[in-house]
Amino acid sequence: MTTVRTPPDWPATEEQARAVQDELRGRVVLDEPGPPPGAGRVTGVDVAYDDEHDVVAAAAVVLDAASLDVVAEATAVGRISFPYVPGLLAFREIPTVLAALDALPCPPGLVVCDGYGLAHPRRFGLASHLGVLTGLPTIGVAKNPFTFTYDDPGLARGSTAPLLAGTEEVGRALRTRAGVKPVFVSVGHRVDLDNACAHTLALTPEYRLPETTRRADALCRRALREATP
DNA sequence: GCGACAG
DNA sequence: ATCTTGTCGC
Repeated sequence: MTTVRTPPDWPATEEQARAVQDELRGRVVLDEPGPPPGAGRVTGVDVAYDDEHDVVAAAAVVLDAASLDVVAEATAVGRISFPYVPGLLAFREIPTVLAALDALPCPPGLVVCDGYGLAHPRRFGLASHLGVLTGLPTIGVAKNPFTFTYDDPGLARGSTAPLLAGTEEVGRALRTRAGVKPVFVSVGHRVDLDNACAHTLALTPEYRLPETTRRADALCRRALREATP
């Protein structure tokens, strides 16, 4: 486990944070298909908080994309670097997530984030931000539709419906388990939407949420427990 | 102006 | 995100 400090140039206000998003947004790559599902490695990242002690813990868990076996994992702990503000989640999570990714003993391959990428008020959510900062292919898989709208997809696993910001498709509601609430998939960096959905399906053989985020969620909670007095 | 709002 | 017991089901 590694410890992190908030970077000295980290935005201190919401206005500064939005300006950073507006500047970095132009560096997102949307015209690559991304790695094929079921091959290579897939990494889940997630974060847990203890606002009481101002502590944040992040985890990165690398899975073999074919077997979904854990290949490597790393954690990082730090101070909370930004309050939770809808639309600015990345500034709360990224420093610690970057530290966890850096601590991995192997390349992460595709990174699956717990939240959104393109589906964001300024089209630059957590997954997009992490992708631009690392250069890695990233996608976002969220549990809630945020401010977006969608029609319920068919009940069968694999059914999808557009996730809409007005008439613009910013992601997809994807049914990963028959009859269970869908997850909300959006593109981060260097992956297209069809492929992002295909990866999400490959990562959900049994549960609604991807194995990557399930593993990372369990690990960051454990890291937080062990780091908190 | 008011409410809603990824995690 | 987090606060939180038991409970129903495989």
